[in-house]
Amino acid sequence: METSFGKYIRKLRTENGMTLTQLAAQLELDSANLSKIENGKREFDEKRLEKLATVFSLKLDDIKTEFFSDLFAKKIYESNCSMETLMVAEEKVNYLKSMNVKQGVIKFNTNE
Amino acid sequence: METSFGKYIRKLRTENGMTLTQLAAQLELDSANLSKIENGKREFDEKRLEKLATVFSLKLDDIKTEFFSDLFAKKIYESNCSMETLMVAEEKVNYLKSMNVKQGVIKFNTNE
DNA sequence: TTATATTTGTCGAATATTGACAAGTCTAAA
DNA sequence: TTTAGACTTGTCAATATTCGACAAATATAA
Repeated sequence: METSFGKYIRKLRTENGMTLTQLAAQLELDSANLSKIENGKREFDEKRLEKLATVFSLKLDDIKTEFFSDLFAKKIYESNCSMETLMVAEEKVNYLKSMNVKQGVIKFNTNE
Repeated sequence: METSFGKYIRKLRTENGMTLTQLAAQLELDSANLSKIENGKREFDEKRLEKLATVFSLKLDDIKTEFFSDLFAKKIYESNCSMETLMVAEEKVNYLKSMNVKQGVIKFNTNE
């Protein structure tokens, strides 16, 4: 586990012997900004997750896990949330998923 | 568990026999916007969590749990994240907390 | 030194969020 | 059915935030 998404990218980049400029080009961003991202001074843009996966031949799901877990962890840490928050979030996701299924059925049975 | 933060607020409000206008005034926002919040068409602003806790005499921690779990659940659901994300987030929070302790000790031992 | 890599600061443009207001619907009491 | 109050919806400008870009500085290694 990497301690931040920036460090995760940096690790990937250096392990593959790439410079900031090289990776930045593939991700279509400025090397100066990529530097900031790696050093935690900017956020990595969610819309580039796919490109990142492609460049390093990784599963998009794994990258997303890394990305969003980082996001959540920082939020919880900054705002001093209780750890219970994560448990409740899990319940809510399950609820949302079950709702979607139900809605899907309803939609299927109605003509809209 | 409420299914969304908007519904959570609406429940609190109606259980306490308040109108949108009354609650909106206490939260210092427009009743039209509070309506949108309750109906999931706008986000509740994090900076009003304290006011919300005060109005309904609730523990800020509980409100935060409700608020952030909702945020996370929606993100996970929308972006089709794996549930593992929450587990990893938990690890990362623990890591961040342990880092803070270590840094605190270092700071204490140096004179800065 | 010189070239390359990285970092940092700053800017305006693009985007997103928010507050505010107007106008609409809905419901219940008169 | 009219009226009043509660709620909803649409819109817009102000504000805040994010992002891309560039310049300049520092760091590193040949």
